[in-house]
Amino acid sequence: MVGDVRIIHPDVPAEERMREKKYWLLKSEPSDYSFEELKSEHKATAEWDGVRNYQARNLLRDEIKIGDGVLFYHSNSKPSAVVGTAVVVKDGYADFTAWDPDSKHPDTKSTPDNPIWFMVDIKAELTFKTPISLQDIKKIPELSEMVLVRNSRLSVQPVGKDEFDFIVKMGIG
DNA sequence: GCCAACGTTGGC
DNA sequence: GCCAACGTTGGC
Repeated sequence: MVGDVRIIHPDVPAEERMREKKYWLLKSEPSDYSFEELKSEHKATAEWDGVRNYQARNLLRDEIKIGDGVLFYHSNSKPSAVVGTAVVVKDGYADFTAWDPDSKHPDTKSTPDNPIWFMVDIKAELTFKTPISLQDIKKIPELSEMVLVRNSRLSVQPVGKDEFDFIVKMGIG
């Protein structure tokens, strides 16, 4: 990664390569899947499967691209907080857990030929020395416009570059 | 455990 | 297409 230009892969068309890096916040309840679990995966990489919300699905399918930055947020936690960062390592593709009846979030309306739900792959990067709690975020004027504060339910949400940088600086400092 | 906010479903 | 009923999320 060089500055704000995402990873350049030879298979990626030129115009795509020049796309500006974007930033996202992904939520997970740590009792369900924690940042520690992500870090313990092979290559610290995992499929971000199980999202069953259309707004979040649209972001996963259409907007979130390789090289984008991710804030990893623990929801329903004590305290709920951003605990680290990750990077997107695979663009949106069909969430095949949907048509597995034994998966956590089966949806028989979704099929391999006509998938409804999508996922990306992410790889853990920085572990925060200081988790940045929702309480902290709410106190900081620069972060008052975050979707996390305004519409707290969306599990995949856009984050501004300034917001991302601000939180990372606090988290690793 | 409560409940507000939001999303989804389905009758009409 | 409206909207009531129901389900889910997630802070507190």
